[in-house]
Amino acid sequence: MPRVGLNQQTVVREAARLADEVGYQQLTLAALAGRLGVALPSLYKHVRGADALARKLSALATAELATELTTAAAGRAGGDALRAMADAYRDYARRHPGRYPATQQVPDPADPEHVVAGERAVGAIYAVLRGYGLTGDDAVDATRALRSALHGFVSLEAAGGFGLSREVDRSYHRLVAGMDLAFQSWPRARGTADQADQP
Amino acid sequence: MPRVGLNQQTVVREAARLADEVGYQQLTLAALAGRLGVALPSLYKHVRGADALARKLSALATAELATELTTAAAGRAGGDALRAMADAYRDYARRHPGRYPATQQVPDPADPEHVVAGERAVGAIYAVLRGYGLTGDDAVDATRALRSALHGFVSLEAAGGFGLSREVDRSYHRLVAGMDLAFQSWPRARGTADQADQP
DNA sequence: CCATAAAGCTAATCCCATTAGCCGCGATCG
DNA sequence: CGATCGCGGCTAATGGGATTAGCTTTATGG
Repeated sequence: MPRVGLNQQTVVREAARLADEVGYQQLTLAALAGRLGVALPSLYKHVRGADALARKLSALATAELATELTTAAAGRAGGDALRAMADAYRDYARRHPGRYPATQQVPDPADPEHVVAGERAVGAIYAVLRGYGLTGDDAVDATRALRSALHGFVSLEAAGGFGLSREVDRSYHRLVAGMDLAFQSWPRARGTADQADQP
Repeated sequence: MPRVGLNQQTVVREAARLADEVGYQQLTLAALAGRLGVALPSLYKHVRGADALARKLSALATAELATELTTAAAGRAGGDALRAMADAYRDYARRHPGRYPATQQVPDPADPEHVVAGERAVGAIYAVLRGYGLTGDDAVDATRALRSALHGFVSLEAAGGFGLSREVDRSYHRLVAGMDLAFQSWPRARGTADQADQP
């Protein structure tokens, strides 16, 4: 039969597009194969299975998100950087409702690209917080706090947890303003975070 | 054959126990039926299907969480109430790793108990924030912010997103302290939230 | 004691994931 | 130019879960 000419790249990229259209939970090898004009088992020539595809998708989405966060923060500092990054974060989640959930999967240690993408994403947040004078354990805690706030808001919003109100933008900006304030007065406690600690 | 004597209550309760043991994603009608000593299709006499079971489980878990939040906040105010409630929230999520994800499903409008449970949970948070002098739109925004922070942290923790570090407690307490500070200085902006607005 | 509703069952169907094994296209090498 | 061989596609088969249909049996209440 005519060769379609797939490779892992094209398969994973199409998976990302499909996930954004039908939702992360509805991303299925069967649907993906149909989309690519190929029989389901043919996908196994490019990905090891559904789990592996999910991990590859996670690596892709995490890399994209990391890039957007880094770009948003570039050339800014303090509250400016925080707001720009927060907007970029929510923006990505809304533009890519299927990819975003994939970014929450913990990076696969066996996939260097995945690991690097995760480090870049966390690193982007970490860098912004250095702008508040936070380092070491303080920065680790602050990074976790910021990730929590942004991820929590964005995932509640995606789940429809905020009802139909149109005032969600305002709520988000106030949350970010609250985090900004918190980071300004973040308790300066201890010195060095263990290098092994994942923020 | 000997009747087992199931009803919707027992089925949903066993589903909750099973979810906590094997994880929300691994909760399956097949596994549940096995656990109850019954053939899979027999479950359809008590629940309409997998989706309906998930909604009933959500109602159960949301009600439990609402009760624990309310209890934690009882007799406290301001930062005390906030810290107690935050601890109760995380505690619930850690004691019930399978039920907790169910609480994030938006309440089924057709199930009054589910709706009430959701209102109680949000109401508990809302009440604590009134202790900061927040009302109307301000309280709506603050409620969304607090839910985001708590849910975000707890779900990242459950996903293993914080690595293996043992210092997660400290990070959580600092996040809560940051929210406390933010609520103390929360911008007092507008008056009344639309009654229809879901925080 | 019987009628009936409810609670179980088996069987059948459908969808998805996975594995095994076949086949032809096409790039490469002699 | 033609033979080869690896790779990318295929079909078929298996197994697990959800759902529906329809049968049987148990309790229970009149």
